[in-house]
Amino acid sequence: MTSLPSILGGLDPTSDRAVFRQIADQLREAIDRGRFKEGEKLPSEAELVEHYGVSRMTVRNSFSILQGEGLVHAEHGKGVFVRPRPPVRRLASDRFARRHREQGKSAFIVEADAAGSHPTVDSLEVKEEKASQDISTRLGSVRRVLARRRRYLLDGRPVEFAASYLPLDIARGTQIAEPNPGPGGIYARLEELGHRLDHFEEEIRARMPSPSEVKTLQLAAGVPVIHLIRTAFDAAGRAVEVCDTVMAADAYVLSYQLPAT
Amino acid sequence: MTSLPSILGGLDPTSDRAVFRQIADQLREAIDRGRFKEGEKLPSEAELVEHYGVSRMTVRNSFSILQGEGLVHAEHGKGVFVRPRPPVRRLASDRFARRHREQGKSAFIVEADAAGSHPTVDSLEVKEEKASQDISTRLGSVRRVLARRRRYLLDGRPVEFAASYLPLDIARGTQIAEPNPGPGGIYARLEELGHRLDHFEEEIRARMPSPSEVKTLQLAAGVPVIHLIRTAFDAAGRAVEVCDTVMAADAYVLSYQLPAT
DNA sequence: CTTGCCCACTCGTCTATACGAGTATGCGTG
DNA sequence: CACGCATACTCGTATAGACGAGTGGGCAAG
Repeated sequence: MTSLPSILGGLDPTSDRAVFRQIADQLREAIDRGRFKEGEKLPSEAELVEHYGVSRMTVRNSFSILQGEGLVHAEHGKGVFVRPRPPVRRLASDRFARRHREQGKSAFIVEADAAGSHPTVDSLEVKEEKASQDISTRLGSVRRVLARRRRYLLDGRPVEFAASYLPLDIARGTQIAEPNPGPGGIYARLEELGHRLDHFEEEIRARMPSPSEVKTLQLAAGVPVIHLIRTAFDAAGRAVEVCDTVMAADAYVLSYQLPAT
Repeated sequence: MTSLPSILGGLDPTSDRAVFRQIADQLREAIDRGRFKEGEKLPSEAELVEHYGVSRMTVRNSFSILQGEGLVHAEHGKGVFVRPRPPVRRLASDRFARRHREQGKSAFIVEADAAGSHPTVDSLEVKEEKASQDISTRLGSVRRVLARRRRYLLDGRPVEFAASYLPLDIARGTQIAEPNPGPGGIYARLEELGHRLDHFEEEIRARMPSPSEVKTLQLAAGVPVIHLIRTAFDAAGRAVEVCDTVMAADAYVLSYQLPAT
């Protein structure tokens, strides 16, 4: 094993940079340079206390900086580890193309199978409810909606939580109101019901998760979420669905193709 | 002034939730309910120490949670404040349409003026350099590129840092290599040079900022960045430009329109 | 050999204290 | 009245110590 001093250097007492920041800097640089690899354990708090000659709180302070940056994560009783970058899921802008609606399985399942990971969907909830102000506005002043909520997992890890909202006059009593909407998903059903889809609008934000999002997505410290709100419009120009999606940002890359008209 | 106990309640010693988390929860809830409004000062550390009967470090710990969530920010010598949500800039998917290239001013300037904010561009740098591995791949194995870097500010606040990379055989010696690329920007120049633009590809990620990004974008704690990589393709199918953009996530909403082909 | 316990090591939580540095306010001096 | 300084209040940094709780390995008993 390589000794600590050979990796981590010492402190600069003349610097006006706070000690805990200097320590965080050195650890960050060591990680960036690959001296500590993904999933590898960093020196324990006690070892760093020893190495730098500082108090334990100062070391913990350094770790908390790196946690906030999403670089490391602590495991109680085990140690602090370099956070591995999980495999990312790419969402292409043609993911709602009709040709992808042929198969019986949902886009999420098909795509994950192809990538060799094990996909799951849980927390299914389908019910009628009062529309929030925002959803109501997007759907054109509807009062109540059909809400479909579900959580997506890859290899057991939750990566996305999505809620779809549809006007009752469209969805009530149809297969869309069933837990399993059938092959091609609700978009296929909407088209069968005469709502030929014309285009989608997507709004994308990024922010830190709320405590409840941390819980349902089992997010590590320092992982933001991507908040995507998609509205589907039919050929008549009517908004027929709003899908509100919160994704673990470290699990996704969104990809769009834009014409240069 | 409303007294603290009427806003903040007490601790539950029987709960297994850590004290500093309970305090953070109460503060978060008070903020969510609007008991503390945007920009308003929270009770000082000393006041909370008094109110809860805990040590100062415990209170600071609570504040650090809320900071990580991007809910509050501390100002040395002043206090801890509810972080105001800055006005957001919406980026529509038609922002590169030819019709927007008519005017002399850049898209950023025009749009910000229209929104009533004061736009600035600084840190201009235009130079030839070695292409990074990633840029080289995206541009089709070029070794050296023309790099154009600039930082965008709204009302003095930095919101975006962008770097454009172009193959030398296209850009060298043209107005694209000048600090001011002229009306319509480099896309207008590219088309004049015979590279009629066909489409763009955009890749979007969200993550916590690196320390250098915190510096150049003057990011508050708990603010992620949106990392957007756009590649422009001409009618011949060649990648003629890659633009690497890092945006303060709290200042942007991206918006895309997708056909439902 | 297997089981179970103990112990060493890890991070988590919390207290108490000290000093430094930035900010604002009011008061006294000129 | 204007200026400057003292002062009180704010958060920032750091120390030293205590106890709790999760993990894993070694050792002893069965």
